[in-house]
Amino acid sequence: MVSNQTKISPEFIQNAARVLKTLGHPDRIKIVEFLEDGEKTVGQIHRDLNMHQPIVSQHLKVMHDRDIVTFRQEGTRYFYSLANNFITKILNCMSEVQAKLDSGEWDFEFSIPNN
Amino acid sequence: MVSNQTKISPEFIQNAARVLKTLGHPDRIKIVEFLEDGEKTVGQIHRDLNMHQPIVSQHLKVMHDRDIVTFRQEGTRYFYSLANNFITKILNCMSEVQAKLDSGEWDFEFSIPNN
DNA sequence: GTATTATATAGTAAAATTACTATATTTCCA
DNA sequence: TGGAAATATAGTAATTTTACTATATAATAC
Repeated sequence: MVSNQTKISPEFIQNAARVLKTLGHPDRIKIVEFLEDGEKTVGQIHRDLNMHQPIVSQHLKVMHDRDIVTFRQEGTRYFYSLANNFITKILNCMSEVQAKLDSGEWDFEFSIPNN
Repeated sequence: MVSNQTKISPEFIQNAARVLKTLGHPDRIKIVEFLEDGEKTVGQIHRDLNMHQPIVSQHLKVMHDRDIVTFRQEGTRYFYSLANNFITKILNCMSEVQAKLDSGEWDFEFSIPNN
């Protein structure tokens, strides 16, 4: 499946690493998942996901730097949304994996490391 | 596409975050990509990818802790391989994204942040 | 047995991330 | 005009990650 595909370029590896690392935080995954539903204000994220407001702003800033989210400003409110298909693609992967785990099609089990 | 799928569980978010964060390092992406070709010894990785041997061992240890790779020992050599379908799935996503970027189907461009 | 090969592990300094508190800025409304 | 609401930003201590050097361990070859 994978072996006969295009060689991944060094630039892509760098960018992919940045995006994957950025996505590698529970809060940010939650935020991104929430944004799949459509654009949201900082306050909506802050209240609905029960996170401190500065934390939300901080995460959004990081994700904006990495081109994961964009925003439009309207008065005092900032409406954030997902920036590109890459992110949706990754999330689709995650959802598919989740579905297969749920259905028992895969018996793979993450372990909690003890160190 | 995504909106009507199963809600991602909190446990999955935690695990996904761990795996994504671990994969979010250029060297580890290279190693994982190399392992797609089949099991490899530490020395092969170290020489073929031109990384310091302790660095390779360190990355492999981290990825083993996260169930991204497994290994079998034969004499003094350790043969590492990818541990599960989750990783291949993520890599497939990355490859697909790469292909679409290469073909121009997507005009998305990562930016290099200046901070 | 001794050197060599292959790999893991220990130790560590520098850098990055995280979570948090406090505060500044902007806009809106009474 | 003055205050409240929404959000960004600054500052910071604790933790984690990273990259590196040195060394330990175990198997093998001579």
